[in-house]
Amino acid sequence: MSAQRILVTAALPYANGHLHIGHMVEFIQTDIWCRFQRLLGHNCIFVHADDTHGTATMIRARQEGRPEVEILADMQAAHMADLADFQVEQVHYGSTNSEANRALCHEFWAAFREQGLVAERDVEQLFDPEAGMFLADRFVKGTCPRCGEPDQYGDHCEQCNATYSPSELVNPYSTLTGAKPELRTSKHLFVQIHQLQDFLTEWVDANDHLQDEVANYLKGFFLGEPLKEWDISRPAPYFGFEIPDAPGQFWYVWFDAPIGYVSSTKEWCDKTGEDFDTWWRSPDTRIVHVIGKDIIYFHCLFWPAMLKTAGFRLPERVQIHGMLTVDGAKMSKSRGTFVLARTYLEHLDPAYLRYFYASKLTNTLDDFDLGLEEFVNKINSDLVGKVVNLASRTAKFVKGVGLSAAYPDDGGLFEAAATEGDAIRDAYEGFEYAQAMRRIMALADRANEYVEAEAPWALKKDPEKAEALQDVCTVALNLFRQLVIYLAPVLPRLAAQVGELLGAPIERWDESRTPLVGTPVAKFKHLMQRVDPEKVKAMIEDSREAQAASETAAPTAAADDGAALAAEPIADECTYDDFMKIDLRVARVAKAEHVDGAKKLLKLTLSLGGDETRTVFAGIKSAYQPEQLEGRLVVCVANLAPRKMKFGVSEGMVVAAGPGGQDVFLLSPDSGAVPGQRVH
RNA sequence: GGCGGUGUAGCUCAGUCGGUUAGAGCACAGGCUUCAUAAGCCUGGGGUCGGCGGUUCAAGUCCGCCCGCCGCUACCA
Repeated sequence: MSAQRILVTAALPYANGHLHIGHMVEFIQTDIWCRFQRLLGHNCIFVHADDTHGTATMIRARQEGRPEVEILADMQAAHMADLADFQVEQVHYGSTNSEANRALCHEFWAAFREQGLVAERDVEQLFDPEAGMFLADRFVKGTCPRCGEPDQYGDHCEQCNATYSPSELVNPYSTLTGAKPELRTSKHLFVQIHQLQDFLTEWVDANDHLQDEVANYLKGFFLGEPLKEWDISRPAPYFGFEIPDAPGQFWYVWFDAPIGYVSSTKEWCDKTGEDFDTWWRSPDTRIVHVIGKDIIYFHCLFWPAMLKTAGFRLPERVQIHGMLTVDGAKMSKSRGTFVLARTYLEHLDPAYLRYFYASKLTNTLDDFDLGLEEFVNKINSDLVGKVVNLASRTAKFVKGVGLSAAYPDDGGLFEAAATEGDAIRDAYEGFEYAQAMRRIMALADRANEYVEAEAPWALKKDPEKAEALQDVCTVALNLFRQLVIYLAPVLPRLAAQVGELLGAPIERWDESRTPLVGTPVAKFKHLMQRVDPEKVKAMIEDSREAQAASETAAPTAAADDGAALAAEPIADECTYDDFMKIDLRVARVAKAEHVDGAKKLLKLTLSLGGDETRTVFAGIKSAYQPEQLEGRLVVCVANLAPRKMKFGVSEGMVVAAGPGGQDVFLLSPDSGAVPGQRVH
C-alpha cells in the first residue's frame, strides 16, 4: 500500500465560548481517524482554526469593553490547551481572523464575481439606533402580532406558534439596548447558488462523498427545487472582513469560516515549506471534513460550491456525526451535564472519554448518549478489567527473563487476531469505531480465556516449568500488545507505555501481524486507573457550579454589567395603587407534573393554605424537574385573570426571573413565610 | 409547528441478500479461580424485536398507517 496524502478537518469552534464535551465528540473522532491513518503509514494532517467573525463576537467585545482580537487570543489559547490535553493532535491551529484567511477570501470572492454569481438587492431590516447596528431576528423581541403575548422573538411566537417578520412585532425592542428599532434598508449581496445546481446534484449523488441518509436528505429537501440565493453580506458594523468591491459590506461569517480550513493549511505550508497546491489542488490528496449534523447545509452545498467556483479540490468525504446527550438528555447546565472540556480534565483521564466515545461512534447521524453510570462501567470493565489486566496478570512473571526467543504455539490465537485486524482496520476507515471497539474487546476475551486455561500462577510454583511459564506469558503479552496496537489511535498514551514495557515502540499498524520475541520486559507499572465514580460526581457538581461563572458567554446574561437590564428596560412608572392591584401570595407547590405534549410547560398545583389552590401552567420545564419543585415555596400572582392555554386553564403565574430556556430562576421567600401570606 | 433520526433483554447496542431455536457487552444470580487495580473464567434467569395491518412458503428485516422517544430549527432553508 503506498502512502496517501490526507487532509482532515473538524468544524472550527466558535471563538465566543469554551469547548465542552459535545465539541470533544468531533475532535476526538477526527483525531482517532488521523492517528489511525498515520499508523497505517499515510501522510495525514489535521488542520484546525478558530471561527472568529460575526455578531456574537462583536457584542461580547462591547460588553467586556475590550477589542475583539484580545478575546480571540484568549479563547484560542484556551481551545488549544483543551485539545492538547485531550491528546488531539493538530499540525496547525489558525484563525479565520488572519491575513492568510483574508487573502483567500478575496480569492474565492474574485472567482464568484468573475463567474457572475453575485447579485445585489435591497433588504429591509430592523436597526438599533442606540447600538448603531442592524439586528438579527434573535436580537429583537416584542409583542406577538397575532396573540398579544409579550417578549417574543423577532420571527416566531412561542406562545401561539405564529411566524412573522420582525417588522410586524408590536412594541419591538432591541435585546441589546432596549431601544426601539427602526426599519431601515441596506444593500445585501447574494450568491446565485442555483447556477451550480447541476454540479451540486451530481456531487451529492456521486458515491461515498456523503452518507446515504445525508445525500437523500439534501436531494429531497434542497436539490428538488431551485436553490435559493445565499445572502452573503452584512452591513457595517460587523466583525469580519470588508468586501473589497462593496465598501461598508462585510462577508457573512459562514463565507469566511470554511475558508479557514484552507488558510490554516496555507499558514502551515508557509511555516513548514510544504507545497500548498499539493494539499488543496491535487487530485491525489484526500480531503475529509468531519462535522456535526447541525451544519450539513453549509458543508455539503455551499462549501462544495465555493471550492468548485474557486478551483480547489473538493472533499472526498464529508463525515457527519450525531449529537451528544448526557444521561439521556440534552446537555443541561442546571443538571450539571453541560461539562466543559476543562472541567472534565480537572477530574478525569482524557483516555476514558476517548475510549467511551470510540465505543459509541458509528457511521450514522444517530445521536448517542454518555450515560454516566455506563461510562464508569465500560471503562472499568473493558479497559482495566479486560485489556490492561492482561499485562497486569502476566508481565511480572517474566520480569528479568523477558519474552521467549521463539514465539510458542498458541493454538492459532495470535494469527486469528491478526486476521481480525483487517476487519478492525476497515471499521476504523469507515468511521465505525463502535464496531472496531467491539471486535477488539472480543479479542481481549479470547486472551483472558487463554490465560485462565494456562494458569501461569500455577506454573510459577513449579521451578521445572519455568520455560512453560515464559511461553505462556509471551503469548499473553503478545496478544495484549496486539490489542494495544489496535487501540493506539484511541489511546495513544497507553500505546506509548506499552512500547516501554515491552521494549519496542508501537509505530505501525502492521506490527500487529508479527509477534514480538526475545525482548526484555520492564517492571510493570499500572497503565490506567479505574474510574472513581466519586470523581464523576464531583465533575457534575463542578459543572453545575460553573453555570453562574460561565454566564458571561451569553449575550443576554452577564453579572452586574447591565446587560440584563438593557435586555429588558424598566417599565413605565406605576402608582402604589397600580401595584396593589396585583395580589402576590406565598404558595406551596403541592404538585408538579409533566404535561403530555407540552415542550416548555409544567403543570403546578399551588396551595395558598386552607383549601385555596391554583392550577398554573408555568413555562419552566427546561429549567426545573417536577420533583425539584414539589413542596417548595414560591411567589404567585393570585388574582391574575385565568387564561385558557392549549393544555388547560392557567389560574395564575409563578414569579421568576431570567431570560428563559434553562435560565429561569424562581423566586422563593426566606424561611418562615407560610402559604397564603401576601407580598407587600 | 417544520425537518431529520430512532424504537430489539433492566441499560447500551449488533443483527449481512427476508431463511434454523433473535445475539453481545454491561448489570443481576449461582459456582469456580486467587496471577491481576474487588480483576478473570464457567453457568443461568431475562425478549409479543413499539403497535396494527399487508406482501411472502418464510418478516426484527420489505410496504402502509398509527404511537413513543431524540435531535436540529441559524438574517442562512
